Amino acid sequence: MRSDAARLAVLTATAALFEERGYDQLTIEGIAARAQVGKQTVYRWWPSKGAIIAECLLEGLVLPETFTPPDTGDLRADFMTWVERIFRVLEQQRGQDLLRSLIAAAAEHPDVGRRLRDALAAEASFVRRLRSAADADQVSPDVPLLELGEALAGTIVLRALSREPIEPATAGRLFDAVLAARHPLDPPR
Amino acid sequence: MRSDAARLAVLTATAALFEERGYDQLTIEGIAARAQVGKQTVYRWWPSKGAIIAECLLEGLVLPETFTPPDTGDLRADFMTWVERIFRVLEQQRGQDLLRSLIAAAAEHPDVGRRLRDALAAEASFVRRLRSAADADQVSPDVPLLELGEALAGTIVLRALSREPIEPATAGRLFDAVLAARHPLDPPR
Amino acid sequence: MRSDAARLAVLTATAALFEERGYDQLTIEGIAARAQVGKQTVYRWWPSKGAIIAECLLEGLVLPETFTPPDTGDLRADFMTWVERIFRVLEQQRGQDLLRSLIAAAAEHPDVGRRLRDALAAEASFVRRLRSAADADQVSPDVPLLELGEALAGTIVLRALSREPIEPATAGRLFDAVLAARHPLDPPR
Amino acid sequence: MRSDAARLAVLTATAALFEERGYDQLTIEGIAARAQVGKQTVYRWWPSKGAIIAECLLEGLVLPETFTPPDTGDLRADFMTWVERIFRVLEQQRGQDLLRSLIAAAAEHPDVGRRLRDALAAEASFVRRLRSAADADQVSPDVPLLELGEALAGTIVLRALSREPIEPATAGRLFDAVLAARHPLDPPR
DNA sequence: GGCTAATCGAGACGGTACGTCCCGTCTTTAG
DNA sequence: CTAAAGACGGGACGTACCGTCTCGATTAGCC
Repeated sequence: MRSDAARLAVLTATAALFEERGYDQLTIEGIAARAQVGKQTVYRWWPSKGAIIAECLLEGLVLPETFTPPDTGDLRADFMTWVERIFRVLEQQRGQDLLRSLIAAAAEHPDVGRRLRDALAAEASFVRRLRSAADADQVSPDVPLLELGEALAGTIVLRALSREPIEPATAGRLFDAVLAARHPLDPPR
Repeated sequence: MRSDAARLAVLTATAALFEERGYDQLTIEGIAARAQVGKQTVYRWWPSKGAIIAECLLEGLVLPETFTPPDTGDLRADFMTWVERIFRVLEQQRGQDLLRSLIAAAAEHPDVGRRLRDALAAEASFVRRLRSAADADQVSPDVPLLELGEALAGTIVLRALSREPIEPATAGRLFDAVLAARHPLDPPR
Repeated sequence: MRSDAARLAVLTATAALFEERGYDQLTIEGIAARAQVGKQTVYRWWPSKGAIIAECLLEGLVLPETFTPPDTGDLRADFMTWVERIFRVLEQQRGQDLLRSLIAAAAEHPDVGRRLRDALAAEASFVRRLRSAADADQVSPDVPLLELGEALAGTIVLRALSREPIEPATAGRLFDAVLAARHPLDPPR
Repeated sequence: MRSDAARLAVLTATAALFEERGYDQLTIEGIAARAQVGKQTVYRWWPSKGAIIAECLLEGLVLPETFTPPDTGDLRADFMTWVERIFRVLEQQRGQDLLRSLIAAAAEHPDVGRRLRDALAAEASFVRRLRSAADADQVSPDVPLLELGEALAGTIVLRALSREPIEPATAGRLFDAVLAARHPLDPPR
């Protein structure tokens, strides 16, 4: 029977080391040492360090909660706020490194990839906000919400990979290009 | 064997191994052995395996040329052709692995990241086609071409990371959402 | 499964594994698995694998009975027969390995050492034959039987350790050197 | 090209650890650490810890030199001196442990076995003394010197394994049984 | 055209981490 | 309520590469 103490120790140790040193400095040996756990205990339950990170993501031990957008009723403003929040994280070296580390983990571990997409481009993210806008008839119903969300998240990922900073203006331009025509900008009335 | 021969041997060996085994199975020791080159010779010229891959990308030894879109005059058709070509590569395990390997390389090596963005989302890609469309007044001039290109490329990257296949319909929906309103749909005839 | 059954299961499993793989491939984990017994059950009754082997020896589960010499009345012939029997075992890889395994076990476990000496150089072995010869006045009474037995057994052990085969001629020479002068049996002349 | 510094560091570290902790506490990892050498360097040149010990023996880094007997002309006295010297070593726990460690090493590594036999029962030992006696016609020429040497050494080995102390009297009795009749020198009558 | 310095291949070096096997102890569960 | 099953923290195994460091053996280009 599995020991919950060991499981938690491994996950928190992993989250800590991941934040401190990044994905490719992460070491199963290091995790076991930090968690005061035998290496075999790690290998018994996880096939790879990617799998551990995936579980950390699932438990919310890695990604900050800031990534969920507000909902003030003004879709564009909410979008800008959301983008700005993300930027505030990505402006710091630490934030970029964390995202890139996640991307690296995702590249070699399917589960991490799925969770990353969930976190950035699915229900947990701006897509939810978009959907609520659609429900409130602020956005034309034929807008492919999920695809748009992915496009926005994809932009962020690509920028993180190329180390190209995104300016707020860029974000605004993108939003307008993508949505301006599709939602009655200033609520009609 | 003189320097330039060695350089080429290293690059082709790297490209071959990269395609065969992927980025994280790539080792400098393996590259040197395959290239029949001393390890020191590799270290003399490249600081890391990421740098070698970046140079391979630059020399076109890694990414297929298929990624450049056609230009038939019909923007939407060209887009669909481009997407379809990319999909045909990504449908195969090998293609997905290659892209993910590139992403992993990009995550830990800035140069690779830049080149990847160049290849997918800049002049070498659909963005060029978009620009030519803009030049021909097929697209309204205030459309932020680069951002759109990144959004499209970002979608592809995110899908590769999450192992979520993209269906052509998805691509069409996205294109329409992003551009339909912005270019006089089917050219006025 | 109740205690005595477990005890026997452990001992027979140990003897089998010992014969199959030798002393240093022997593991408590392997014994427990083979015996279908919990590891704890093994540790409850024996402090080490050496102790288990010692008990196997005691139960006669390990050493073949061939090691007891015949008694035909002709001391030298009996000796040669005994030596030859031992050789026939030691000629095979398996036999040498078994003896060396026993020696290894003896080196790290006193009990095994004692039993090994008992089996090779004490009452259970040629010493008994020597003693019967002494009783029958075939050997001068001041011959130190035990010491001679040890010398003979020691030779065998040393040969097993050095992987130097013993030829029958060698054995005969040794016997003559050690005993010829001391027992009148050999036709006087 | 092999580094002699590394080789020596490994051998002296091994000899030290062997003497301190015995054969089965000896660890390749420990040797490498003590020698300040990479583990791979050890594995590159030696297949097992037994092989390292064998080489230590060859270099005289392990066995004390005391094991060579004197040559005063009096064979029996020299023998007793030799035996006594060995006993003085074997009386101490350390000495017995060392011998048993050597035996354990010999049991699993042929080279060690050969060297052990060389050291105890061949030219390096009392056999040489015996041979010089034979050369000086102090011992009848048909005495099988090597076999006798092995018998004596074998006794010592067996006693070490069984933890049975050897008293000097035992040694004398053995010597007399084996050689008294065969060398005319002493008993001039 | 001969000398010398740089560069080459080869690969050993001190290390770090890998993933596996057992150790001896501790905990759970099924009979 | 006992014993099998097996998870636990730990230590060592033997392997793969890391990045640095000699090695001789070619060159190459400057005298």
